[in-house]
Amino acid sequence: MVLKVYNSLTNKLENFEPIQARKVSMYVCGPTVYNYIHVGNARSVVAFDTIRRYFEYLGYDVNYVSNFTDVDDKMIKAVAEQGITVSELADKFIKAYFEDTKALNVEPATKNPRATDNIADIIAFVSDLIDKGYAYSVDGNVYYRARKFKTYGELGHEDLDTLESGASQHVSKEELKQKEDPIDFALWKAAKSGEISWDSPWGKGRPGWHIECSVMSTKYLGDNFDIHGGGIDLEFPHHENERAQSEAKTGEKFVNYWLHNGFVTVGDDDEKMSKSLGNFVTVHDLLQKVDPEVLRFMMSTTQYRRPVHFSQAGINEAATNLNKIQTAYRNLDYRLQDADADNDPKVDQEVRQIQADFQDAMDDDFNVQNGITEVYELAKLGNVYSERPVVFADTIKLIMQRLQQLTSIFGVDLKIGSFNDQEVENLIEERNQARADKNFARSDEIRDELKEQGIILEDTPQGTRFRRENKV
RNA sequence: GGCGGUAUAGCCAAGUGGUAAGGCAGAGGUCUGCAAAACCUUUAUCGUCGGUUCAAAUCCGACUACCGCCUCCA
Repeated sequence: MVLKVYNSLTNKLENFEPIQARKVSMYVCGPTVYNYIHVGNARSVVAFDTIRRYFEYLGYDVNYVSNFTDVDDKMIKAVAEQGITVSELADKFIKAYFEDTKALNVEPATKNPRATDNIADIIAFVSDLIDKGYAYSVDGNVYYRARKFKTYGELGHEDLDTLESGASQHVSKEELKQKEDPIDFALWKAAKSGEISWDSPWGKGRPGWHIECSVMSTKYLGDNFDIHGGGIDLEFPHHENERAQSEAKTGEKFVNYWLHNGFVTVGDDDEKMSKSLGNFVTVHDLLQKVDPEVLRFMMSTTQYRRPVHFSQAGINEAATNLNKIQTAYRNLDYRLQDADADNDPKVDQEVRQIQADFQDAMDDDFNVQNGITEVYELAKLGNVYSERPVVFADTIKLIMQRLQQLTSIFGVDLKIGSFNDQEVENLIEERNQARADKNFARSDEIRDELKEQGIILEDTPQGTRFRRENKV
């Protein structure tokens, strides 16, 4: 089966055809770094990391670029309140971003460019748009002539005339006076006194929001690249504007496939989690309590276009399901000690079939829900196999290897012996002696004590083993 | 107002024409000293109304509810 992706530009499922064979270039809009990322931000990061990992699973070499918006109105406001510089604020939260996303097992991007490191390129880009007649400067501001870009509105599926009336309610009077047309948007903003600024042909100022992504994506990925991703809220106007800017400048098609992830929602009526609504939970805070693996699993096992409802029940369910897979993996590993050195061709064939089904599911616009179902199938196959009286090592290893391979796409690293604890080992030994002596009061006491610490004991025909419970 | 999305069992959720995948929770069972884990069995007619069809959750029409974008937002 061919990989199909849903292109937001056409609102259709399309066969994925890379610009260069075996290579994927993708740009994903990153956060504005004035706070810790919240669960909604993380969802986007995780969604595209999962997509990237699937491309890599398929054998693609992925060039993955994701930016940091490190100067804008909110940054400036926060800086004024906190009495620090814009770059200090940015540095702090970029560092936090890397900590949080690393915990969520997000692969590092090939490149994480910052807007403020690309000011010269941004100025050159804006100048070029002015030269081409797509932009004009007014009192130190530069605006893009949206209507001049013939397909403006196509990505957001918006009609320009209805847009105009909608937009006019929200644009400040001052800005409206300067603009030739209310739908025009800022490429460069003149600095107010005391604000961070850079010199430009139009006076001191700073880049508008949309321009940085046009500049950095084409700079690092070329004028035309495969995939551009981000939250669905960015489709219009942010991505619309990026597209207008980039195609006006280069005269080439900017992006081949636009992918947009759905929101994280909260509450009974599924409200969007967002900073402006104030209903957000930062990853930084959440990870004090919940295992990062659980959070990662919860987010990456929902298809990227679907909303993720954020709730304790959802976290619990993710923990249970993750545990199911982890347990199957451990069950298999446990039987390796008494396995015969051989394989079972019939089971091996079943494993391959599950993997093929998995791939079919994922090829359908990264349908992770059907994909994870196949992983559960594989886990069950493993569990059933583990209970056979006679097992073969090569088959066990095959199942384990495939479990690991498939779950890694979701950002889960299956491993054995995640921790060593002599004290626990000693208690297990004591408990086994108590059990042998039929002193079940003592043996149960030990088991309860360990459970208090989040350590679960399991007695199996091959002996007693222990695991740590996932925190939720 | 314009545009877009969603609506399937207690919960999460697959499924785009042939009589509803999977997971969680629940019930029963096997295993266990008891557990845990695992395995087996078991639980829906698909928001409402109408239409097309031999046949619809799946196509068409109307409606309802919720969410989102049009302003900063992943």
